Amino acid sequence: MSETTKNMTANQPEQRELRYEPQRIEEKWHARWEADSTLYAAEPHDSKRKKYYVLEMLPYPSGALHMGHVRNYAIGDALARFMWMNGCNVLHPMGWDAFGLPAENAAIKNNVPPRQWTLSNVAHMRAQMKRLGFAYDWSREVTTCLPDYYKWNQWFFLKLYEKGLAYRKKSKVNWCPECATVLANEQVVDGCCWRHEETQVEQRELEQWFLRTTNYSEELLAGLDKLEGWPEKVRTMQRNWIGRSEGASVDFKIDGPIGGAGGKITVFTTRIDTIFGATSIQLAPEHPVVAGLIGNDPHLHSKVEDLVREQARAREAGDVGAIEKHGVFTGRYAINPFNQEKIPVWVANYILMDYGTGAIMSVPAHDERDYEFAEKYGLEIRIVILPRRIGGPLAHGQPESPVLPYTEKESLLINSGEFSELSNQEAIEKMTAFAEKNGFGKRTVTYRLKDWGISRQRYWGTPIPMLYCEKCGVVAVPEKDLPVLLPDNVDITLQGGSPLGRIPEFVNATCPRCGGSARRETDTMDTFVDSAWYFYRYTNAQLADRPLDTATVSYWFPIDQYIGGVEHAILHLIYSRFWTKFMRDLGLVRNDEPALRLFTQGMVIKDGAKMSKSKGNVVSPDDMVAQFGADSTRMYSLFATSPDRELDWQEAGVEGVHRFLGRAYRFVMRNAGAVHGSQGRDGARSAELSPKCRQIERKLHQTIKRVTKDFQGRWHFNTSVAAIMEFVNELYGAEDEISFGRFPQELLADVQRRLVLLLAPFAPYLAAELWEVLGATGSLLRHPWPAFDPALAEEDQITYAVQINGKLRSHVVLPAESPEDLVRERVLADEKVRAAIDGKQVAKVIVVPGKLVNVVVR
RNA sequence: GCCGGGAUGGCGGAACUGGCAGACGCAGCGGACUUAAAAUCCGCAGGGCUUAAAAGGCCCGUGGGGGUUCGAGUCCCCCUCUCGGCACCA
Repeated sequence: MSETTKNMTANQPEQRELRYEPQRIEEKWHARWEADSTLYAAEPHDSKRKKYYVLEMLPYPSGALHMGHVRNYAIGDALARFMWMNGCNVLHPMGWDAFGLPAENAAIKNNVPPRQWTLSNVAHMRAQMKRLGFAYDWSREVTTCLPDYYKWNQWFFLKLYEKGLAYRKKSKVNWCPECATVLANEQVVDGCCWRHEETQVEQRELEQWFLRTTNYSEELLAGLDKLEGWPEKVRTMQRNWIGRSEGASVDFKIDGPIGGAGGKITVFTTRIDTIFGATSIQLAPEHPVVAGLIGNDPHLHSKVEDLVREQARAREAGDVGAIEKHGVFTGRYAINPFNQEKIPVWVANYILMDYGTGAIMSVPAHDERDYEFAEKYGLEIRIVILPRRIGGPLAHGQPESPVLPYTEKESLLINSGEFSELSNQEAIEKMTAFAEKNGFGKRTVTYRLKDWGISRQRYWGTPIPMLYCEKCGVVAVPEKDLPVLLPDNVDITLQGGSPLGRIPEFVNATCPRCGGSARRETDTMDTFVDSAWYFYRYTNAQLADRPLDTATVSYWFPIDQYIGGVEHAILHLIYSRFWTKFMRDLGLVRNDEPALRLFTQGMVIKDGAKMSKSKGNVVSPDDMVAQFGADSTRMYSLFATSPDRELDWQEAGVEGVHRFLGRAYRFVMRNAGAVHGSQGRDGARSAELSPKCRQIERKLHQTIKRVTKDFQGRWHFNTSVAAIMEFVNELYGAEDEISFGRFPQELLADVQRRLVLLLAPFAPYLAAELWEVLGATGSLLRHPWPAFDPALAEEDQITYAVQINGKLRSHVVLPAESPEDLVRERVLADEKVRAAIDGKQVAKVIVVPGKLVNVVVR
């Protein structure tokens, strides 16, 4: 037992002093930071510091923070603090995604106005964040439900409208009965609402406002290749969502007259090389040409209607792929322009109106779906493609048939007129050119991405700034009349369409063009509009006459590091990329992409399941802070696993981190005196140190090296924290050395200062407290990150692991600089090694410098 | 069906370009301190066999099976389970 321990336990008051009490420390600093407005402020144009913009996705103010938030912000805050300490001018803001349906639900349930409910949640959650000690620049706070923010949503909408990028159309839309509103395609998950996972989405026909995201399809796709700092997973998800498909559209003339216009059916195909194998045309049930084709036949009419209904039902069930394929023959024929062949025209339930042209050429031999359909109805299956290995030159008579359907592209054409014997690639080229030259087809690129429907039949959102005048039609609200204020005192129910429509003072307006009476648009915008550009507003949150200042934005953008959940991979992260491109085209910003690097942290789970109220496994951050303190709560969320992985919350683990912080605290409290006696000289001369002290010094430099590398590279903060723990353990091992005065004061002072600096990004409260204990002044955020000396981090002795035939048999300790020959000699001289190779022949000795020796014997 | 993660002690997880598997933490066990407890401090600890016991020694061990290599948790091939995402996209 050490002297210090003896003294400590004998002396009661001192013991109390050495107790780590996070509540006392954290409340003290919490109060100081609240008053210290300069502490976190980022100066916009500090030429001496390099800018760094670190951003966490802004939360919805649902009422209280959950552990997922804490984890997300703990990662961002550690990085922000690290970047400050590395000399950067850091922008680290926070805000509130404050519009949305839960506020309306709360209004109905508790009879509280949405504004009040939302703003009180904001106040509570802001207080929680401050208590957790996140270093946000609160002077830039953005709350999207306030007019000084949503005014600019309306302003952007007018710009989009001006440029033809916002338009109104009647269309089939996804309707969530629970939300009583329309949802965008991105917000439908497995046929259900993204908010109500149990509620099936219905299809309704409504007049809606759309934004032309598809104008940027190609750029949104191409840009992904350059986003190397984004997770491959997210890039893949976006690529699939955009769904670019290269092919050709080909016109098939309809044989004989049809009712109305047309006379042809245009199909889209990616496999024009198989067109000689087309044995029917398949139309989507809602294809406009169908009505003309089937004429007045009541039987066919009802059949087609059945197909329409079936598709709608399947879409609502979210299981479009699972329904059994079937269809109906229209009795009509179309002509294949390549061989003038007459083929039957069918209507089928597996053809979607909203993809491609809503019509396909059916090639049963070379498409799985067409094959299934043709088998069922006995349609002709004609092979026009052979695998290359079977194919070859066709000189040796008829080759064997491939297994059908044969869909591979490594192939060769047969039975295709002048195109026979071409490779699949050549055929696609030549046949497309042939179609273009003869005017019945062209190269076509199709995307799965649709325009973004933003109308919502809800109250708590940004009013769409449009008017409907009896004389002038659709009229935009003039810019000078913005914002169109969202009225208070609205009776909210989930029935009867937009709540705003029931407020005459809101609805009735004057047409700005003719002065006559007009009706206001009563739908509000999708809340994803709010989050599509909020991070630009942070750069100048109070700007009154413009949404943003281009010069300021150009300084800060693109965001250096964006951090959030992967669940936004295709919603928010596509919308905000679209918005950035639109803003760039307006000349407002100069960057093409909002964020250079994206990090998606893993979920927080407990007992193997996602934390949720229904499962009763929710852990409240407030409880954790009350029990163990903010530092322990935050640090545990970084220590439990690496940030990209799922985190299994274990309360005992938080306690463990709390114990560790207590150890660090007590060490500094006991030894801070050394700092005051050392005259502030950093470091001691290594050569004069005792082995134990040299070991501490070495460990110090190794620890700084490891933590620094983790920040710069993989972000495995769990190993950073483990390294700091190891270091503190090492310090405890030297307590006798210290208490007997064998530990140089300079080194002891240096060790403590650097330990506190290492803790600063992870446990900011404790770091601030100990920094003060050590007699230092000024914010840790402005203090340089500790450097390490690679030479001092080097080991001077190395324990070589010795293997015989790959099995560990011994250890040999040698000086670090030992040449290979010496290592070999000493290893072979080792007693255990000699015993193990006794009587056998040494075939080979492999020396891995600094690590291991493997002796191969026979 | 397609794409992408993951599987390591009782638990969370380490092991960076192939080189001592299990760092660090939790739970556990033992000890010190205490009238006692808490707190704290120190130590032990993958499984098995050998041994009176300990030291020591040996064998097995990173989801399963094969392979490459002096050497594989790590690389290659096949398979199982699991978690995400997409899915009649022509």
